[in-house]
Amino acid sequence: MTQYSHQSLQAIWKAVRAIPPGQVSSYGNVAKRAGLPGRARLVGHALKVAPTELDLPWHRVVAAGGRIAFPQTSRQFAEQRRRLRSEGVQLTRGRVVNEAVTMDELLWKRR
DNA sequence: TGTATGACCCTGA
DNA sequence: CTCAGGGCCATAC
Repeated sequence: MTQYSHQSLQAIWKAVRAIPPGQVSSYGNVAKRAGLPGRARLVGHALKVAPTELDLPWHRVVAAGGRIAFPQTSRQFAEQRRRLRSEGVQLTRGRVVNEAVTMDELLWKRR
């Protein structure tokens, strides 16, 4: 573990913490806001290894186009969907409904 | 020291 | 909608 990668994880966790309740952001977007453009995969990794004590709002991070990144059959899929709905985020077929989300420019850029 | 695998993304066909 | 292909790179084996 290098000092550098450690700093990257910190930056990512900070960016995730900055997502307001009721809003979602994508892996790629979080990477950008953490100053790590193009490193969406690292965001997934960062969430996976995040200490539980941080209590991050990981459920607000979704894949491109608003899709939940977990398999629909997984426990985590159900948990993420439950958490998002409890914050008022509408979902259909494992996908966030755009109107329910406060605009997040890059995530919804594709008309 | 290589290869494989991911809580990913994007473009093009 | 699906599929392929290229980018990304920390970890696991």
